[in-house]
Amino acid sequence: MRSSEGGSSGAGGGRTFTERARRAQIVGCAIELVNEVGFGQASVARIAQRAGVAKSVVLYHFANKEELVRAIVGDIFVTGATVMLPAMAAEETAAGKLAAYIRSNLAFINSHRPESFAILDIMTSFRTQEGLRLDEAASREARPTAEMANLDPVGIFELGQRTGEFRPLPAPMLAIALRTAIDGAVWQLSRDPDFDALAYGEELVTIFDLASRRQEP
Amino acid sequence: MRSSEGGSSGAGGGRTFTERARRAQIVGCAIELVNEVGFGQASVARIAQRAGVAKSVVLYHFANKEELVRAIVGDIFVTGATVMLPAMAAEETAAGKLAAYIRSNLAFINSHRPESFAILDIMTSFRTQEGLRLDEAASREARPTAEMANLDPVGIFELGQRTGEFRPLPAPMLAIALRTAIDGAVWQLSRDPDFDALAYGEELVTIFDLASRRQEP
DNA sequence: CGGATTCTAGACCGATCGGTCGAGACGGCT
DNA sequence: AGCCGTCTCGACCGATCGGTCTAGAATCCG
Repeated sequence: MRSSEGGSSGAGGGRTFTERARRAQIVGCAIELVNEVGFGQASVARIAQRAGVAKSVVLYHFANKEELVRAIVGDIFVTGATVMLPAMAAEETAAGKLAAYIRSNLAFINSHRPESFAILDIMTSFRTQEGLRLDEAASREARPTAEMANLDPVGIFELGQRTGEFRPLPAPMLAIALRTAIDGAVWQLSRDPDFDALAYGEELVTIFDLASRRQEP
Repeated sequence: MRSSEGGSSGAGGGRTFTERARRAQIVGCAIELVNEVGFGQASVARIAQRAGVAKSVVLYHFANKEELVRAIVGDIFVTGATVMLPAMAAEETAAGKLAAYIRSNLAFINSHRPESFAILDIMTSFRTQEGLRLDEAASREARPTAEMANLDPVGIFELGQRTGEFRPLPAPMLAIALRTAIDGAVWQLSRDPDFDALAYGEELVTIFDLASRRQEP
């Protein structure tokens, strides 16, 4: 049985030092491997092989592959939120937050390509035991993950509505269009590594500024 | 060996009557099955079972699973192009073609959900023998498929540039943003069947009109 | 030091996958 | 009738998957 607190270092989510180190190592190796050979080829055996441990070690630290996948996704989301949330908080206006959201997200994608490709591959390839994609499963779970809710741009559009900065618009639909347009950068990068993601981000800033700002009379 | 021309009915792509009927039946069953249980569960065996034939029959008419998948995708794309291309051709202006492109695509998605979900599932789950998604593989093939090129919205933005209807803009990036934003409707529908895809289409028309039209001075 | 716990290795399991093969049913043609 | 190409069936193959189990090494802690 895994105890709720090891002994070596106190803080750290109720896990042994070895446990945390191994989990981080395995998650890191899994991200690299998914990025290199695709999720479909990233079996538990190969992940273990890359980490230099036996397959059973992976399944000792993660109950099953789904838990490992969720750990990978959570890890990357937290990293992204660490960059994006402060950038948004530094802006006062809704338009400013919107631009910061887009720019910081594209900057993260551009500078964290292995993680971005891994997320894309997992979101596309992985299915839960019920046969759902992770985004489908998340939308069916009662309590949405904190970082996912914080990274939903719908709040920005609602804010712009309340302040009168933006034209009357259906915030949820704008949020979907923006989210998928940003994700499109990852798709495009996977097809063309020379794609200029930052320039694309600037163009998205222009597009959604023009599309949301209240017209000057 | 499959002869290059059967004997029964002349026209029809150099295939026997039985051959064409079986292929159409198998493709249809595969679309239904992928829509219902996901591509990951749609093995050749289950596709054959649904069609009421032996697995080897499927692999007799299609060299391997990849060829079957390409037949499915091609079939759906042709159906979509049949709706969208005339709608676009009926418009004179670039703005008109852009709106027609968006509306006809969303209308197709809304009225052909099994096909849309099947495409989404295949684009996300399927990998070629080289480990590439179909869109990656297509972007690496020298000669792009005819229907895919015709359905690329980049030409619309280039047209609007030439006629001066649109502001100066990077057409390829607008095309990526539009394409992924439209595809976002399928993702959203897979999460929420009650999502109003047609209203989303109208909002996309507004967004991309505002984002592309030259400002009146 | 010594017992309990945590961690790891490697063999093993049943299931399923895409794909092959040989035998035979079917149907048009002469 | 009898031939021959088209088509179908079901058994079979090797590989790989996620996951389990047992036995032993490493580590912690009193």
